[in-house]
Amino acid sequence: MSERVEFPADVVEIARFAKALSHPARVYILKKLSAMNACCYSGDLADELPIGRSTLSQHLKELKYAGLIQGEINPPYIKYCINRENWEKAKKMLEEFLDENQPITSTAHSNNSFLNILKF
Amino acid sequence: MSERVEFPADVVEIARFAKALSHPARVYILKKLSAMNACCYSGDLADELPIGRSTLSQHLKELKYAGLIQGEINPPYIKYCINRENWEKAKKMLEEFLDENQPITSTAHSNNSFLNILKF
DNA sequence: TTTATATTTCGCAAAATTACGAAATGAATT
DNA sequence: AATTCATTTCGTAATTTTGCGAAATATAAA
Repeated sequence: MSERVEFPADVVEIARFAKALSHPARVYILKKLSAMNACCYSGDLADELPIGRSTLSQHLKELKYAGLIQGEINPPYIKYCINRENWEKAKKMLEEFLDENQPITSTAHSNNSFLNILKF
Repeated sequence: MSERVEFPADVVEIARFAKALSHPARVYILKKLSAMNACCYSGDLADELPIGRSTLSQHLKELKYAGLIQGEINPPYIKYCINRENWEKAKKMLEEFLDENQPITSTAHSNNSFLNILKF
């Protein structure tokens, strides 16, 4: 409750990407599309997921809005693929966030102090 | 809507960790605690964040529930620190998820095919 | 033109999240 | 015993998320 009225921009963006990953359906979709570098149809996903088609459609819309996937219309199908550019950006931001720490083994403060030097 | 009634366990867990990171206040807190490997008090955070103390307390509670931080009582203060073990786990799961893909440059399918071999 | 198919949007309800101020807690100080 | 202090919990309200089925859309096939 200081003079700051906003969260830092990078923090907000990390939270935004994390939010896109905060539901199992969306993780599943991204996993499928990114991990196997495949594209697929809404119906393919509907057959594998324990949610209705309209609900799935909403999750796809959210991922599209977050910029993480894109739909290529191929009537009457819509082929969904990863949006590589934004996915790489999300990956970079999240990994940077996750990695910016100094793991110190609780048992020993062995000679890994060079790690700290490297990090700072 | 198939015979599957649940999402895969790893997918659920990734979503759960991502959810813990889905609010700027929580990202800020984790950033502070993990990045600089510091512990701090609720009051310290309250002074830097644009939210009330009771709201902050709720976010701390959530992070504690997610297992990502732990509070060490030191009356009348409570010193919050990263829960290293679970933080490393979250990190591992999220990074594994983020990395399990095959980035293929759109311009050229250059001789990075060895990457695919390494990945699969 | 009618029918079938894949998908989305609409309308709605239930549940979860976010937020705040007031009150409670629990230990230290007076 | 009363006061102070950092923090949390409670009560409550506003907003967002998640979910579904029905209806709409848009194309292909009959």
